[in-house]
Amino acid sequence: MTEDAIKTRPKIAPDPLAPPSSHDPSGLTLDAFLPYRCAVLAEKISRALSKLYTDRFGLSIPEWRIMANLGVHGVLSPQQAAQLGHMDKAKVSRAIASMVDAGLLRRDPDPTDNRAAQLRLSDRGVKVYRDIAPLALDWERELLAALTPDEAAALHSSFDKLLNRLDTGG
Amino acid sequence: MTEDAIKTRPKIAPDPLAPPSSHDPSGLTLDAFLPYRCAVLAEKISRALSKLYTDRFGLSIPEWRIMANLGVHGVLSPQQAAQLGHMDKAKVSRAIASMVDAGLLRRDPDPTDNRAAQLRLSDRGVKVYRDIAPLALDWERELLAALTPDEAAALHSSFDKLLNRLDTGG
DNA sequence: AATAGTTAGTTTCACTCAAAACTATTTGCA
DNA sequence: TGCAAATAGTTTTGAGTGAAACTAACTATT
Repeated sequence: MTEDAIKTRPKIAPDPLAPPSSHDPSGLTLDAFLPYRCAVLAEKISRALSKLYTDRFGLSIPEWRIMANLGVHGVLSPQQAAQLGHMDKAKVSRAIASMVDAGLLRRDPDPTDNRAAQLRLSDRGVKVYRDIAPLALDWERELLAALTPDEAAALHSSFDKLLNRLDTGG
Repeated sequence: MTEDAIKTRPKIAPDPLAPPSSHDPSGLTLDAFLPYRCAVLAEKISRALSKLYTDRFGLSIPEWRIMANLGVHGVLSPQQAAQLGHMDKAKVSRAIASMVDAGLLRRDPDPTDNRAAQLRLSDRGVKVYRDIAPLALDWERELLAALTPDEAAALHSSFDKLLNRLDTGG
């Protein structure tokens, strides 16, 4: 069972939930608590979307992020892939190894720095990317159909503002 | 180093990033891709907030979720805690065990069902909850200061719509 | 040019996780 | 009543994780 797939709510003995609050002077309610809601939303999105690239193409999330960034940028160092994908270098290192094994990635030496490497998608990797990218965009489009264009724009704008606050020591 | 704490961007040899696209006909850009942005935002929020309860009170995220829900509801079965916290039962089981060990939780038998249990915060658990809850709310308030009240309301509304679409097979 | 310090990337380690297997209990139904 | 199926919760298992240690290569300073 997946983490939050509560397949069917109990049919019998229907959860006598203790009533909210009366104990709790704080006013905290998890349902309205942004960090919690954001985590739940992100996880549900991630889980649903990963069906596209995990089930059908065998890619993990870190692998998909690297592939997507290489699809856009063409060539990247592992470090750049880490920055762009908001992942740490160990995770990137492991994802690269497995993508090279799977023949999706070429890992060439960086002529200007022998510590570094130049990553690019192999022909096969490009093919997979060109299959996945439109599917991912379609999936996003369908999700965003829940919102009006204005709402979607506002959402992105709020994301920017929140991320910015988090980065600047909010 | 934490996952996305890219402490300082490289001072020397400043990342000759391959220019976006020109290869890429798909129009996919991770920076504007909602699933990606949502994952990044959720993780940053989670990481920052967890300082409140991890560093200072030794609680993991699942433990904090259980505590928060018990703070609100008073008594819960493990199953209810799982549903409310969007966690699977194994995760809840482990979190309960460690909270009982830490003396934060009481786990009494459910008189009406010997498989089940009744969870409630111990006195110590209540004390910790009463310490943390206001801190968490303050933290949220400070984060939300990045948004106008209207924007915050719109954000919550959009979250509702997206979650709803995800749940109803969007 | 020697060396101290930094950086890129890999590997190790201890831990967490989700999924599945499992135990104990309860329910549905004959 | 008796027995199959369902449910609550725990444990096991294999994979993945972040942090830290590590190797190799580079840079800056003298």
